[in-house]
Amino acid sequence: MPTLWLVDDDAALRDLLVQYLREQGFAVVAFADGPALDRALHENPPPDLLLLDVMLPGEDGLSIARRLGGLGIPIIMLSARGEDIDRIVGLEVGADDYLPKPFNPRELLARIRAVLRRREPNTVSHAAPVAPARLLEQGPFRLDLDTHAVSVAGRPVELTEGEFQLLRIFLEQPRRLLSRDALLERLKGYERSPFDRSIDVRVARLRRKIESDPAHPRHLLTIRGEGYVFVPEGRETP
Amino acid sequence: MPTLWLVDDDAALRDLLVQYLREQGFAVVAFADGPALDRALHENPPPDLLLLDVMLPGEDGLSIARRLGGLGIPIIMLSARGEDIDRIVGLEVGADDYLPKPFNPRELLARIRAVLRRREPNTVSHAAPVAPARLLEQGPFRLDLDTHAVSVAGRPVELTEGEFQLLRIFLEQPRRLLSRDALLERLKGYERSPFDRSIDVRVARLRRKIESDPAHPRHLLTIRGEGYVFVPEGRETP
DNA sequence: ACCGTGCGTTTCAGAATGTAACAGATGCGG
DNA sequence: CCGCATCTGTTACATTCTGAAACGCACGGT
Repeated sequence: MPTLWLVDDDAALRDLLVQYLREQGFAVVAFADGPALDRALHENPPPDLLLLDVMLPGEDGLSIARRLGGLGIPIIMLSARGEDIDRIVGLEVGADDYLPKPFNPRELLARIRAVLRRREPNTVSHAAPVAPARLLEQGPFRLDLDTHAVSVAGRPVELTEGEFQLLRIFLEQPRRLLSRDALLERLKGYERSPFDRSIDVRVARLRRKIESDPAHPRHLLTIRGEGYVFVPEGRETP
Repeated sequence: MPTLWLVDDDAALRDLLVQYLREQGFAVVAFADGPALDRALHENPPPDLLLLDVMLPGEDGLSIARRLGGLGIPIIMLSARGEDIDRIVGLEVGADDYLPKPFNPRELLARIRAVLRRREPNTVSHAAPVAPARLLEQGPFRLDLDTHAVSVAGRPVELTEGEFQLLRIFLEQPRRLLSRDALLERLKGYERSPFDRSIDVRVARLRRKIESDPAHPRHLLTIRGEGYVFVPEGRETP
């Protein structure tokens, strides 16, 4: 049963929504303003979804949404002002959806379900008590995506965070040529400057830890003028 | 049998109400002023509901209500001044209802029952929100959310309140990467300043108590540049 | 064989993190 | 009301990680 929290200063609407959403099978808790929400957040696990009114006494909903961005809680903004400008600001702030008042409770319900469904795959929440470790395996390489622990052919290998990220990218796309630009794009999310050699250094450092003979790599290969390829099985020794 | 406490300096009204409410099946205790109430609170479990006169000698009822806000006691304010302004102030102060004097005892009774009913099952106001689980367990970690007692693998561990809060957040979202901002948001409810290291220090202190080898944590892991992850099962070679 | 470019490697400084020391805040007992 | 102990955030310093720069080898083309 997903948990929803509702923040709205209109007591009548609050009661109405709480009742309706409970009938629809959600665990609903309502708050009148930001401070009440903060207290709840301080003492409880975060909800699966937050319904947040824009117009609130004191701190407004947009500010709250911005503040809560890092928590990874899906947010649906509610607002009496249905103008597009609000729409945009609301979504920029990290909200997952936006619903102008007045709205039909059914539409709200539909959007709630949509957002929850969209978030489902990643959400760990307080759902599965025995969540299986997320593992990434290729050949003798095994990465635990939760703990960032790594082993090669059963032997544990100590990688730094940067090396782990790089190896992860290679394991996700084995046998695929990856240009330096592509790698940097995935690592940093922006384009590299012309003389950026940081990838080369990272590759070298990674090789030192996962290749038995770093001078003659069998898995993490250089393609001159192109980039790097990762071969899980290792290149056959001629 | 719900317990009601009444604070009013008018002895005649006090006796009248006490008698009437006892006949209606409540356990009623009356006090003349704030200090008397404080003494009682100091030595007894809080009542199920507090009836609080606004006009009191010494500290007035609004101030008391504000002071008691954190205790989560439902409050009904009583006042001789029936103006709206009082109404609002009274409710902002955290009171659940308001009754202008003079009032019919039956109306008071009705409001008492309404407040108790509203508070009972699933609170919709700004008080204690989610019905909390008594025990939070993940792997070998056990937190008693009532007593704040902690044990790891059956062994009791002494944690300070701050350490407990931090561990609780991690247990609520195991295997989830939590940024420093997210942690601070949950802990303090506001955004952190750029050079705030308090989270790091807390983590270090917590590690010292729950990790067998704090220098090489197996459960509370650092993800450089990202934040921290808690892994109940411990870090193993994948 | 010569030369320019690409790449591996080392070095070094800045950033991120762990941790100890310190100090203000708080609560308690006397 | 006054010490005393505890807790908690701040600060400073040590350690580790990371990218920039420098250097030199290797490759490929002439």
